Amino acid sequence: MRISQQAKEETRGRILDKAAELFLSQGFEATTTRDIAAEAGLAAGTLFNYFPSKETLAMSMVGEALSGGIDDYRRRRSDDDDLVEALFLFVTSGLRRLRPLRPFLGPVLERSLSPFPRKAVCPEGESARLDHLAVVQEILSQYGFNSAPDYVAMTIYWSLYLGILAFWASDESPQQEATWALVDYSIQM
Amino acid sequence: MRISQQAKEETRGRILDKAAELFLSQGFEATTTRDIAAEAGLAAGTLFNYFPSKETLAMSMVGEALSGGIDDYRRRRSDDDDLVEALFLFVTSGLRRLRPLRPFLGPVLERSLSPFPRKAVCPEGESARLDHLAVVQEILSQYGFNSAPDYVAMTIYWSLYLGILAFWASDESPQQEATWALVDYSIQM
DNA sequence: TTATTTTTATGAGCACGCTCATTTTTGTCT
DNA sequence: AGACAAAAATGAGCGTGCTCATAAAAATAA
Repeated sequence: MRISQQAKEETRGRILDKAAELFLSQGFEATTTRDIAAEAGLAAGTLFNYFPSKETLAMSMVGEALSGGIDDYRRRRSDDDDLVEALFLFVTSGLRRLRPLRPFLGPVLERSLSPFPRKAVCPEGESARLDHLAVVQEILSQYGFNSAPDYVAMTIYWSLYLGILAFWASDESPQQEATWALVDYSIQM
Repeated sequence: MRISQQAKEETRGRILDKAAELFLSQGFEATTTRDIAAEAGLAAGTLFNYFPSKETLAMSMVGEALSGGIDDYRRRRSDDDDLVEALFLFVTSGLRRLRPLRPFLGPVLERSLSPFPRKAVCPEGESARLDHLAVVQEILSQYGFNSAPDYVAMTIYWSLYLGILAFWASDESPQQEATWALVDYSIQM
């Protein structure tokens, strides 16, 4: 039982590793689930015992990265940051962790984090979004914005955040500073 | 030659009509291109002589709606609107035209208007975005913001606009007023 | 060990969007 | 009219992501 669980973890990790390799070398769409399975030494169908869909598989990487970003933020934040600095640190912490995945983030995030309502939601994406928004709410309340979570405001914030991700995924120029200011301003409602 | 072109237009229209019907009654994803072709009295492959992809087919409807929205805006705008009112009118004009498509807008817009960089862009979505942004630029310049088109600002605006579309596609409560104010404010940078 | 149950792996097969060689239709000449 | 060319329609077939009955393997019981 113990050995088995450990072995499963190992296989899961191998799938994620090989998938990341392939996504990086040939892109997300061009990589087939059969490719990934073969590379991980599994039959085609076995992969779906570990991840219910290709999208979930990819979002698992993203989710781990973003969750690592949250940890980094908590570790690095300081009490004499102001609101803008805190949000800036939070967002950049996430981006730093996403960095290695950047080349194939586009199609993945587009599908999984989109603000549009979906029939079959990818749970990894959903929880990544909720975790992110919870931290934002936490930051806001630390700086005196104690209002109850506002659905509209959160939707707007999330759209801006996606815009940042999109911008960042396609371009790495220093311009991004301008973006932050806007975001931080808007979030104060 | 003339007759043939007319017949082609007719078929194209029939495809769009039947597709809209099916998308509305059973959703975008659940409707297969084979369904649409059969409903329009065509073989499966023939549909792709009219539209290169299912996505393009759907975006043609959206594109026509948004382009109609631009016309409506031009027709209804008044010179004593202020900037906020003008933008409000512009956006609502688009939404009014999109109204009949609302139930299946989610998956379509998510794929086609996303700010994320894509390998194979849907040209219908691309031009809808550019047309929209051009009008925004035009409105801005009418109100004294003569700055050259700013890529960052436009990306941010587009993200907000997508957020509005997403919010609107999933919810129809009167809250949306709050959304507009935010958008209009942000756009002034 | 052997028998039994539970878990994991397998790959044939499905439905989808889409392609393309072929056939059919349409339009243009004499 | 008939011969020819151009355009459009066709449907078999491909490569996806994913499913599911079955087989293999591992854990538990005797």
